[in-house]
Amino acid sequence: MEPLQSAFRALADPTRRGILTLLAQSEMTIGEVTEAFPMTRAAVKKHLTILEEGRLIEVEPRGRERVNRLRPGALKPVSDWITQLDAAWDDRLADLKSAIERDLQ
Amino acid sequence: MEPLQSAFRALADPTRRGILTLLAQSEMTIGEVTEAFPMTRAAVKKHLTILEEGRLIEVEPRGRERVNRLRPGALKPVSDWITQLDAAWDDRLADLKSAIERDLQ
DNA sequence: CTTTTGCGATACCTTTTGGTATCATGTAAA
DNA sequence: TTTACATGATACCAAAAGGTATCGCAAAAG
Repeated sequence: MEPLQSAFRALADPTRRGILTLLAQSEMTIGEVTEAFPMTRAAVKKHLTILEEGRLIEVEPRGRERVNRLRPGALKPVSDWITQLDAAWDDRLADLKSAIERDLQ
Repeated sequence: MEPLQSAFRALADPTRRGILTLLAQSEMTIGEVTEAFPMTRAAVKKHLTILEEGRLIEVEPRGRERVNRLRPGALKPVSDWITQLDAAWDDRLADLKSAIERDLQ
């Protein structure tokens, strides 16, 4: 999937945002993440897969465990998109403003 | 729905992000928005409703038309959430760094 | 070696999502 | 007033999402 889309998709679910908040405190195994949510390990695993597809986290196999970790700079594309939209919006407001000033003369 | 959730949900669909990009250029009626996408007016209207629920746009009835417009500051809660996550992540990295430096002594 | 434990994968179910088609309604225009 | 037209609303459909239960496997512990 398109990178930006998979990132936005990953962020759309409250459980997944909760997982990201958790992982911001400390890297964790799937089992540890599961303890923080009222659902089965299989469900949490699915969320982690979607977060991985969105390149928001990375997973490091460690023996029979798998450690999940926030990816540095993972949210950059998302915040860039937002910034760009804001900028376009501001530009338009500025255009409106100058057009009005021109009309007033 | 929770405001942050409805905003993230609204952003999760590529068509809706496309609509936001469109509206950043100019406010538009539903019919005008529809011309830009390969789907029916009813489908576009649903997307606009979800964008409105996410408080990302506002709608002003004008005669028999309805003008859709980007809401100023609409994306603030979203970018704030991202900023906060980034900050928590940076803090943790800083903690790790100082812990390592302490261990080396 | 045997047992436990942490995980992956799959089948299955229900709800939500994204779309269409269709009809009703209010406003503008002739 | 009659006719057009932009929109609202609803019923309906297929696919995706979010969840459970269950099986199998490999690594760690005994």
